[in-house]
Amino acid sequence: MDEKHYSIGEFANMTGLSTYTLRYYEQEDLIVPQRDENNRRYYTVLDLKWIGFLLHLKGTGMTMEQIEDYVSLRKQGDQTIDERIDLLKNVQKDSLAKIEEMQKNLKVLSDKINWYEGKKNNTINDDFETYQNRINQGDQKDE
Amino acid sequence: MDEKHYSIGEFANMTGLSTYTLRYYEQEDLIVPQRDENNRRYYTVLDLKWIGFLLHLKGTGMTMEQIEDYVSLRKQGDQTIDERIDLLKNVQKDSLAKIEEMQKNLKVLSDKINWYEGKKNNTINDDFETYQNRINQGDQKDE
DNA sequence: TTACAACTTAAAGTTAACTCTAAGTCAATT
DNA sequence: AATTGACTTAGAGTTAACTTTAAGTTGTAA
Repeated sequence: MDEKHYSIGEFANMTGLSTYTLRYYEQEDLIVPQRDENNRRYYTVLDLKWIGFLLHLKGTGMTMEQIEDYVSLRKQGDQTIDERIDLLKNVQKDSLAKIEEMQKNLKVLSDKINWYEGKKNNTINDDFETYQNRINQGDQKDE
Repeated sequence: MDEKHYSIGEFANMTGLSTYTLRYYEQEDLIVPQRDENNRRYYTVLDLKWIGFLLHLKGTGMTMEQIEDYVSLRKQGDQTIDERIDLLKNVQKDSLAKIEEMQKNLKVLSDKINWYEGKKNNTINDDFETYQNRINQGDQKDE
């Protein structure tokens, strides 16, 4: 099983990454495809899952460097599991904070849109600041 | 009122931006401070609110270019309100999509952490893929 | 046999959004 | 008198994460 082989070109199409990027990731030790009898790279469905996971990590805001650290820990075996957990928990925390921050920013944006709409149809006369204060009565504001 | 004046250095401290950045934003027409009798920039509390709003826009993922477009529309007066609403709604849509994407990525990350913890204390024997499938039974997966 | 896809190394280019330097001026403060 | 902070223009440097080019090699396919 798992015997299907994909060339770098095919794999690029499957993952949405360019062949350049795939080679670049390999240079950074993030993926290590196997080689055929002509020294050509080939990727398998396992590589596909792995890349999928990497892209999820990237998508949380993890930098290449952090991902490289994580991959390096993985290579060192099970005794690094606690370190990996620590690393991922840190990323989790940062990612959560980032999402919350974005939600705050989005809230201001949405308020602004509503304010514009209200201005247009004359249901709002306040200036934006006043409108915000009125509409967000009782909300906690930290920062 | 609103008579307090802040030098660029003070204003940099208040906003967390550098004086370089402030001058750069000015170059890009994002803020236009006033000048005193010696041609020195000064900023007011209105500028502070404005920068605050800009930073919220930035925080939604809006690029400088989009912000510059928005500011340019503002300068053209009330007849551009519809365009501004369109622009902001687009940003809102993108920002929301981005947040949702990040939440998906964070979910995978959290699953991974839980999987590691479960592996550590022997409450999980599945490999990660199997664990994910088991734990996320009945979830929609689009993409 | 011509084209195509992959292979290599090394290095340069790209993008956004700053960030900093140079080099000289000016006004206020110590 | 010296320091400090701000002013100017123009241009160079920074960072991350690719992206592309060069320049030559090799194997498979039409």
